[in-house]
Amino acid sequence: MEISSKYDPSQIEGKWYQWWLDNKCFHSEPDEREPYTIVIPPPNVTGILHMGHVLNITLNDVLIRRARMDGKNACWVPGTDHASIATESKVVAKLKARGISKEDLTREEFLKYAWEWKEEHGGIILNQLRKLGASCDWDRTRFTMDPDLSDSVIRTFVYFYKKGLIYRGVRMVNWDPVGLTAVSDEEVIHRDTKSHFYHLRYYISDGQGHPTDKYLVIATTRPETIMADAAISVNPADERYGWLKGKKVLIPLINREIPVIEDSYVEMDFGTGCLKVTPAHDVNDYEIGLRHNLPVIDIIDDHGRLNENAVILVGEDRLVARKKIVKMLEEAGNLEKVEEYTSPVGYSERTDAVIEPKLSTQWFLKMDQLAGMALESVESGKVKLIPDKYRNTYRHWMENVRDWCISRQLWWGQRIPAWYLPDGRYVVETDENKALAAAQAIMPGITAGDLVQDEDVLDTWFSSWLWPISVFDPSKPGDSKAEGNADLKYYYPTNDLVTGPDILFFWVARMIMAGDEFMGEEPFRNVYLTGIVRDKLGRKMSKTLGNSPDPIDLITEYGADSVRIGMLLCSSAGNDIFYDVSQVEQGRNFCGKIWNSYRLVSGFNVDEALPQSEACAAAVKWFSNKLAQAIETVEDHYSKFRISDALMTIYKLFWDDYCSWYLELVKPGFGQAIDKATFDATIGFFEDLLKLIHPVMPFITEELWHAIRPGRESDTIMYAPTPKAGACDAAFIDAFELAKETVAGLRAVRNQKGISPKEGLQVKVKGAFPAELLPVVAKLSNTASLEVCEDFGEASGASFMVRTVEVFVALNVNVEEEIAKIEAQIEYQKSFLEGVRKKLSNENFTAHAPEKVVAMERKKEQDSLSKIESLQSQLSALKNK
RNA sequence: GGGCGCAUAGCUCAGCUGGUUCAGAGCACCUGCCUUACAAGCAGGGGGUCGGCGGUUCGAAUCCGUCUGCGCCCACCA
Repeated sequence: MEISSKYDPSQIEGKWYQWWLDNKCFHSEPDEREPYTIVIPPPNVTGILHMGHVLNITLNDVLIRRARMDGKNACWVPGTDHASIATESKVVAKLKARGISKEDLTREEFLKYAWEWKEEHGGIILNQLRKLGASCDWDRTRFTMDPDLSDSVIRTFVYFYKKGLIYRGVRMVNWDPVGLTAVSDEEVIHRDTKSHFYHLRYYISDGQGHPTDKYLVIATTRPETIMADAAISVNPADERYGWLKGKKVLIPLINREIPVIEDSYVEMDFGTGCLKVTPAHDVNDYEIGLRHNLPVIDIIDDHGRLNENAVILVGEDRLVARKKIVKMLEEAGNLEKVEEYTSPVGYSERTDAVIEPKLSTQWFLKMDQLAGMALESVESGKVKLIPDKYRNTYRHWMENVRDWCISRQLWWGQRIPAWYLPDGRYVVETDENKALAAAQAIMPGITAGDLVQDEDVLDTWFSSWLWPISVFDPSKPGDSKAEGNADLKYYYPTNDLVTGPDILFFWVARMIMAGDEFMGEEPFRNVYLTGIVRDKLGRKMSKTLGNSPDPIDLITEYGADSVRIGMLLCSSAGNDIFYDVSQVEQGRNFCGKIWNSYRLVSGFNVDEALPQSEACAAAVKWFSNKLAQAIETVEDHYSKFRISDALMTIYKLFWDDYCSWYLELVKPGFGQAIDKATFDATIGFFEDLLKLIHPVMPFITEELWHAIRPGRESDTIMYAPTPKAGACDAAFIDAFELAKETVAGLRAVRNQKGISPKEGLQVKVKGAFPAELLPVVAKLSNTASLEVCEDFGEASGASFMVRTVEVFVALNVNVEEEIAKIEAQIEYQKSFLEGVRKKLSNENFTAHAPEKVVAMERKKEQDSLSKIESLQSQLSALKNK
């Protein structure tokens, strides 16, 4: 049957994925084998595949497939994350498009829509992972809001509450006035934003609430918050403002009297040295307010509009109010001047709204104790970060961690299990019945109807930090008495985690905390941190820029194998990946190369009676050594998570060594047959190569593994044992390099002298050339006669030097030309020798350099001397003619 | 502003404890080939004072200092 020279993945990839599914190839159950476990970094349930996933998932898949072929019980648990903010905002947007506002819905109605959306879109990304070839154990697919996983989250909350680590506190949070939720510091993006620096006059009060003619000037970027001012602060060391001590000033426009206080926080040389203190709307001001017992006047509502406390401009959006108040201040004569000013402003990562610092009551989890444990886990090396440059960053974060604000003003997520009594006290229990019982204990006679559950839900990470535990046994987290089921005991801790450095703290560190707390053991041994996928210009892939290709389109065009190896060949750990289509093209080319080498091998005619030629025997010997050597290198790279290096080693082994050298050597001439021994070896090598390639290119390798040897219908390369490195004869490999160089030299002679490749050469070799490899050189260079001799004799021809070997090609050559060439070579050798001798005559060198290095120099000297000698005798032979 | 890291070929990166695996790989580029597996290919080839400047050393891409440029994290001077 004719096999097309073009490889067509569309005929192959889907077929094999289905076959693997049908034959339960991905499924794992505890048994006596050693487990190798990975939990997927759960993608957002409503997300769609992007290039970052491709990188991450492929790396995960390479690791799990390798482990599986190594005979481990490999288990890769897939799943999705409910991603409270991201999903909720998508649902809100979708409802809005249908003319429905979230505010018009009850919590239950909204959640019904949200679940519908989840059911509709939740499977998309998982299906996309299958197209990529992800060998997840789909029977174990989990979702962070599965009922039992949600239970474990609630139980965990109660656990930490009862342990005294969860508390309710008033805190300045980052308020997203569009998303109507508090967002964590990490979800705020600071961008330099052009604004203005308004210099405002605050008149000194006469004590009766009337302005005097004296005033001070403050500089602010937020004039709309003056109505919330609680004081003016100056630095106590600032001599300019000594006279202000004990004075009161009047807030412009509303004439409210506020004190002048002194606080060293104020920088004397910034602005005017006077700071308006607005505790309700600025984090630092809040801290100052605490120190000086200042009132907190909150003038901005949840939507970012001024409220009644503002007295003026009530109901205006804060940004609109800013413009209006500037005009009012100007008219009132309080605006001294306006400067252009660029300052960092916080924006919501999710909604891009300007973040409003806002005081609110939130739930917090104390971090110091947990962070201490998690720091120790990494410092001690129990968890290894790859690359380990992230250890510094990790330490810095853990040592400066702040308490974790775990409440979110959303509906999509696990609702906080706190119930309020009518008097404001509250109880924290896992369910309403227990809450009622607890409430009755402190307020007898209370009924279920009197209790009101907290409206907020928990931060998404508060569920995903349990992931490596809860996917196996959701009953474990938060229950110190729970034994843990068989799965948990077998699979926990997992082995490796592959994820992006951007969630090192959000997720990785917190998983370590949860693991330490609930299991007494870290959830994984190695954390491989990938880079961020960027475009060719170094920009982050983003929807708005439109610079992110759809991975599914790429897979359709090039095939998953090409996309996988294309991404991985150039991705070293921790380095960002600059994605370009050419990488995937390289992957496609590699597929083509593999495919065509199969076409060649499958077309061999075997002649059982044919004896193995010397050249073939040498080729087989060489490649088996080369293979052993490469396998060892590959294992070393993998063990250090140098995935791209491992793949490049395999790539070159296949392309350069197997195809360009080995197959060229053993392939029979047109119409001729191959001997049995060489053929068997060739197929065997091919299989080993397929197995090495399989973890990164699962589809084409599965196809060819079946094609190359019939009778494997019920089997899969997925479980074929990884080839192990055998003994490797490095000296032979080195000798073969000599043969390669000789072949290259002979080709060069042909080019130079214009000799057709079909015309046989007469070649003599002088020096330590292994006789075993003469047939190799002869075959590859079409040499009619090749012998090792002591002396080149009288014949004229071209010669060249290959390391320790001199090669002489019998030709009719221009003697003059040849003489000139040899003389030039002698000149070069002489100057080289001079350099070496200069080095050797340096006593400092011979005294300080290691013996090995000195010996090397001496050898250079000797080699050079003998080369010169040989060249000179050649020269005189030529001259005698 | 504080901390961490990076700078090697046009691009992406290797280069471990200073010295023969030290100037490398892949891609891109140039030249010649539609040679019987493969033009998505084959055979050749060019290309880097290892960011600048100092220092240590017999010897520095490698160690130290410094400058310049870049990246990330933390904090956000109103």
